[in-house]
Amino acid sequence: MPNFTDIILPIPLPKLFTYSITVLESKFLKKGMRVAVPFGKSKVYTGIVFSIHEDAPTAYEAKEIQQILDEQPVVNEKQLALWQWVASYYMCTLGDVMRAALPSAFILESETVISKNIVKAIDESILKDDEFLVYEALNHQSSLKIHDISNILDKKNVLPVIKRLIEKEAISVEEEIYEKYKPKLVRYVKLHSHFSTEKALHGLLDELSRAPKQREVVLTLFSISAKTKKPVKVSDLSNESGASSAVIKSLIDKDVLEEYHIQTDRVQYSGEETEDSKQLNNYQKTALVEIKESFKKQNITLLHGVTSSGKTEVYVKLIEDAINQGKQVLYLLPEIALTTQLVVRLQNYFGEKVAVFHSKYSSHERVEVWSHVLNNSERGQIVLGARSSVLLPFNNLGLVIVDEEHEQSFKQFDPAPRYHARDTAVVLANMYQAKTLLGSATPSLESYFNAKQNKYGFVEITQRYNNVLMPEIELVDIKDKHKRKLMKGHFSDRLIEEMTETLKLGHQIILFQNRRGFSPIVECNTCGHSPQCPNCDVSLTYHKYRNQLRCHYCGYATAMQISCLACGSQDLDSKGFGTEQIENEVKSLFPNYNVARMDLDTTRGKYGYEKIITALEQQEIDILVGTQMLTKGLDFRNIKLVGIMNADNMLNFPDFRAHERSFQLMLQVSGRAGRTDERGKVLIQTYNPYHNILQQVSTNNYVAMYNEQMNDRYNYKYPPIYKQIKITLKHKDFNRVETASIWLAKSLRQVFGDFVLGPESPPVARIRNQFHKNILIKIPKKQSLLKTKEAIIKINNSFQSIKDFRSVKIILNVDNF
DNA sequence: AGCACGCCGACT
DNA sequence: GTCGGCGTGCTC
Repeated sequence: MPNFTDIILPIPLPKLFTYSITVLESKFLKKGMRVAVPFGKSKVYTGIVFSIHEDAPTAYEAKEIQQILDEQPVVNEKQLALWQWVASYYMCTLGDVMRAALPSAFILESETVISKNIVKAIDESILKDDEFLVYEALNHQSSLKIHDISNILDKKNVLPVIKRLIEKEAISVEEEIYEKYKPKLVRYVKLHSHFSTEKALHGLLDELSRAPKQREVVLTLFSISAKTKKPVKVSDLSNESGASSAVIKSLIDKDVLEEYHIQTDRVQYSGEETEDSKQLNNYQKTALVEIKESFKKQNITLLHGVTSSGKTEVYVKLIEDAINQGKQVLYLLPEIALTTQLVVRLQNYFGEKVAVFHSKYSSHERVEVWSHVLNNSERGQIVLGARSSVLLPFNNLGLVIVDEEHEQSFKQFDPAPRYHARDTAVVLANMYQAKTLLGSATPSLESYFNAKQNKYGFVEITQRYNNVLMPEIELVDIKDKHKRKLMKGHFSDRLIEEMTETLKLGHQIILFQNRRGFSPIVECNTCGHSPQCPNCDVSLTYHKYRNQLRCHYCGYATAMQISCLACGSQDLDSKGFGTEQIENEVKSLFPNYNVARMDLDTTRGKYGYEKIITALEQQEIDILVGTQMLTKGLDFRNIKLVGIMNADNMLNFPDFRAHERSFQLMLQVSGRAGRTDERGKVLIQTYNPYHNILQQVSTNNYVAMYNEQMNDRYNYKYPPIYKQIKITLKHKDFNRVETASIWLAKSLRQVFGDFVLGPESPPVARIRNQFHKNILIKIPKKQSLLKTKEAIIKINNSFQSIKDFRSVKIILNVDNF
């Protein structure tokens, strides 16, 4: 009986591929192992075994697999089930999920390697110029990659040249796969075994008396190994003895020393478990008891705890419990908060058991965390990670904590799978019968809604830690201040007063402006022209520190114009303001204080963020200006004043969640003020102080906000009352997206009627030279989500069968918020 | 997504 | 006349 295996390949095709395997292979192969398979004419891909069976495909002849890459599965069955859920719920392919889940070092791809044909010498005169260049290069290098050849010839498309060379039998090509993950090896040395007897040793030392350096090294080796009783690293030996690596090498060459390698982890935690977890205060204790009680009845519980109520301490207790039961814990938190103090804090409690996982990690570091989790090893007990850590191969999960549950960075937007980590985590936890705790000071409406519907348990902490008072929030009417000429730049007299006072007392200040750059728009005062991005339909933002105009959508940058491109006038003006401009104004208003800025531009690089945080902690910064990055994880004693420069631009954002998000954002920034005994102060500058959201922020009234917003959601058929799926169409030709989107919307309307909105052009209609159109489908609670998706897929299939539309990219985004 | 095949414009 | 552009179709 012939054997076959269905393979998941990391490509966006909605099907599995069937390969044939030998009987022997079928005995060895297990679901979740990686195999290398030939694909298409010449490619070799890494795939994951999805199933093993004996049903021969009828329509084609299955190819044979090339190689089995693992001895044990790298993905377990539950993981595969989760992949299937993600693919079906978020309407993407298993390949997309595989790409997102596996560390890239696990996904090997073949590369074409070109080498000279040694069998046959060829007449160089039959070669053309470019062919000769390649042939000549192979005289110096034994093999070349496609990439090398395009460098040599200085052009992109080199395949025809290679093809001709193959025809002339000058070269041969091979597909080479290589393992991307190389364990990190550390060099160790020990004394060669034939000096193990005392006599031989004396002989050696005598012999080395004429080589004092080498003798010194050997003696140092003795002293280190006597001291530490551990294997001796080459680097340690060289440091201690002061000998160069050449000296050590000559000893190795002489067979006096023996060198060997041990595989180590790149991700090392050097500290120790130094602290016991903290004693909880009464509020925390009550919350903990309530959470445990709620877990008896429900698998998911929402914890609503005001800012700095000490939610983390409660989490720590729950983690302790889970660990003591020998279970794994997943602690999810938003991307930006990861680098801060939390990691250190957890490591102080749990030491090596904490593994950290996020996007700034290299692929190799990810492999290490992956295998710790897969093998349920000591170091994979607690995973502290961002979005993608829900896709790690847990095998004994007992508890999931989603901190800052309302954060939108849990939802992946750009490449598929467009999954929400919070919701995926709930599904994951369910598979393991594990408990999930969602925590936030400002829960998302959908989670609060679920709690109200008794779908989730609900626990509250209403007091801040140490009974610190919630900050006092004052609204400043800048329309009025402008009228009365009390504004200095973007600063009201009130804000300046409070800042002066705060600085005088030696406290720190945070200023929040949710827009980076200097000013969003540069405008000519003569003709009204403002520079646009050549690839997108947006005005360029002026970034002063580099004197550049930049596009925040595609990254395009150009030097700042001195004169208007349209009319040549030198009278240019800037409209609107960003973090950079605020920073500048602060510097001139308070020249004797240190001002820093925290936004995407200043936190680039692996440690950019940490640098600013540390400086703030060390109180080297008096005033920190920043975007919404400021809202997360900063926990500093000495910040007494928070200024929100302009509340209106977030409130007026064209999105149904703008109000909810503004509320969350403002309360989160406010929470940074006054975290010790003294009460903090928050000033919110706005043109419209009577806006309901601002009133709700200033009274810290979540419930009022919830009730009012839910009312709107109900009336306008928005989540969480209705589900929604957004369809985006993209194409470089405007007319084509236009007709395609109209066709698609019409077909959808035939099934879903008025629940289809659009097609509409988004506020930025063109990004990277692609025109966008959006169609929104609203799905009532009672309508089957599965059937809805099936209908969408069917319509999409007929759409794809229209030749003119096939080049239009379609993006399906489920729960696009 | 790649990659090959095939059909048209702009160069030696 | 060829080179190289990209639209079209297929991948077990």
